Amino acid sequence: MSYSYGTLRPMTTDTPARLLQLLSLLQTPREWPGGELADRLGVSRRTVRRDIDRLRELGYPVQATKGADGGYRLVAGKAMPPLVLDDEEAVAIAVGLRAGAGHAVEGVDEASVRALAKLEQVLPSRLRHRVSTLQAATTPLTSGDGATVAPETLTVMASAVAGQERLRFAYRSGDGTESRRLTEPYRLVSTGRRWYLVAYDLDRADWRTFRVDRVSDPLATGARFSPRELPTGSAAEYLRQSMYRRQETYEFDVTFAAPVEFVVARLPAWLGPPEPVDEHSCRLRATAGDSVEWLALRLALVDCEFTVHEPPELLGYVRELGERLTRAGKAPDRLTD
Amino acid sequence: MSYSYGTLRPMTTDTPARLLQLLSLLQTPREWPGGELADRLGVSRRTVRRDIDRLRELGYPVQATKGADGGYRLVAGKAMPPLVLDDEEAVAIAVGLRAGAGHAVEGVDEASVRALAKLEQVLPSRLRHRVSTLQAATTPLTSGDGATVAPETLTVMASAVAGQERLRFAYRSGDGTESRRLTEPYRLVSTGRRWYLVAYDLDRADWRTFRVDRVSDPLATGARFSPRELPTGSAAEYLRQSMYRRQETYEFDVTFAAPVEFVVARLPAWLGPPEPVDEHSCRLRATAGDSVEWLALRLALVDCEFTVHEPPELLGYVRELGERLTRAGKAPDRLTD
DNA sequence: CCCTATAGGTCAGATCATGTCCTATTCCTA
DNA sequence: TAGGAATAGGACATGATCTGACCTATAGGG
Repeated sequence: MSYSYGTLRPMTTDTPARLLQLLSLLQTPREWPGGELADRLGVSRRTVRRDIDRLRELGYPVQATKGADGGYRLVAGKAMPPLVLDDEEAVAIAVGLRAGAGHAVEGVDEASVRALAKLEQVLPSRLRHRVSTLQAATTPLTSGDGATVAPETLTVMASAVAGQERLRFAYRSGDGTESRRLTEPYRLVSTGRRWYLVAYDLDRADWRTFRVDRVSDPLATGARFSPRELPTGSAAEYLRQSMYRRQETYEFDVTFAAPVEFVVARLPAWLGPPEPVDEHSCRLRATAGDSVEWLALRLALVDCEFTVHEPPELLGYVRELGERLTRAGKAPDRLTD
Repeated sequence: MSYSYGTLRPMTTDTPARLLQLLSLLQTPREWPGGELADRLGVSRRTVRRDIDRLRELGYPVQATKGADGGYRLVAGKAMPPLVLDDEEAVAIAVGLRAGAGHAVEGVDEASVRALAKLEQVLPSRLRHRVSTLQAATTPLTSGDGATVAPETLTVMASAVAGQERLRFAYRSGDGTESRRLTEPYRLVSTGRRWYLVAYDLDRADWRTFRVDRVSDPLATGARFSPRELPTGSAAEYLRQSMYRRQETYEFDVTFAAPVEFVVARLPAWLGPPEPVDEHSCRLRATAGDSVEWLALRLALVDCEFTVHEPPELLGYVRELGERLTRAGKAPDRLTD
């Protein structure tokens, strides 16, 4: 286990540097006796106590166990202290966040992309390799409708939104036409499993929404702008209206042969809760913007009997999947072994 | 957007505090002109330059854009700088890591748990609420075989391993008998989707492996120990042997009607690659420790025709799932609407 | 009861950090 | 092509700060 900023420079007479180093040491989940800290930091025991005091004044709650076998330890406080991660931990977080970027939880997703952007901004390049390699090894849950979002695209966009920099990218619209866009990015929004960028399109001189999976080669130009006011309240609201106008959603209607609680625990929360029909079944009517393939798998994952009422496409795909599995489950013609 | 340590204490004459604050400001993915930094930090422009110099000496690569519209910005260096996260980002990372704890990527998983433990050690309590609430809203991919691992259990264990503290917990063994264990935890290992603790059992005076999903009420006692030497090389190796002895795995054998590349991209990498049969099909023989239900879903997600050869249980479950989906896809008897 | 931890006070001397000057350099824009 | 605005950095005097070496008080474990 290597704590980069803890062990790299053992001889530093610089106070602020020592404080950072101390913070990094204390973040290891264990007890640190004052003597050991003094050794590691190359200062006297008294100074360590003073440093700990300073950390406390700064708001980091350092807990001390008195008596023999005592020591210091960083505990939960009222604000987040700076996280000191070693290489592997940083990679793990990056991979985790990138994997989650596809099918995120409502309310966390854009914060998660922001965190990812922050992390990747400072991620050493040798770790970048490992992240992309490992990410390639991850199998996303997506049912292969091809509309996967590159995490790089998301982070570039998030940086541009945060930094108020103009964003240029290539866009492939719904009917397949390609175009290049120069925009003032306003906000990233995710609905269910899909990401959208709400931005002011400078060429068209109007607000637009872009599906992130149709964006390629995003580039923050570096030019700053002062944000315009979005005509319709929030970005999420604007997106909702825009999607509604374009009919990019469909309604579905399914009955499950299981109690509401059972179903609710096995479906993404953003679909909303089903309404109970009776004690042993419930019915879900909702709107989805995702492909029917994905929805069908989601339904299969619920792991109970169900019936599809709407839409016909979903019905068709469920039937097809059922037949495929039935074929797969037939006693196999023995292959050559 | 609130940067806790950036805005909480505007008047501080303390240099180390100011450096941390500066680090936090620079972590926003944007350009910061020196004047603005000077204002925010309440010091002169010259001092800001000096601080930036100090950060650079500490190893944080601060990039400066010269000329009009220039500014400072933190870029990737050779080591990870401490991450300064705001509340939402911290929550997002925690939720992401907890969600990923179930079905992690090989090679990242235990680092991911370590990172989670580090983060939760210092996560303010008000954020803890949000994390658990949001996590409840997440639907794990697990096919409901009940063997889900509580992230809290994992983090407590990871802390105990890192801090070399004795660990006490209740264990429900395979045949259902309950027992209390006092152990010296050695390493956490994950295989595929399941977590194991390799530890020295003090009562039995021997090494044991424990399935984490069968552990409850884990408690780090606080008592330290000096790690013993594991008789068999690495923890992963020990676990493999232990599982082999107990026959906790099964072999499966499936043929896909799709090229190797197609299948490989849609299956977890730790299953290993299938071997090509011909240009349009390939066959996968591997060992799984997971439930057949989970494996069946994984196969369905591959989204191509396939045939199950072994084992019979898998064959049965695939057939059952297929029939259920076929029933679900039948033209529904119209319910009362 | 003793040992070993943290906790904190005081003091002198060395060190460090700050703001205000100054000039050099680079880049964008007009 | 000239000008403006930004970073970069040297010099210096003043004042604050930091450190180590003393010291005592207090709490827990064996």
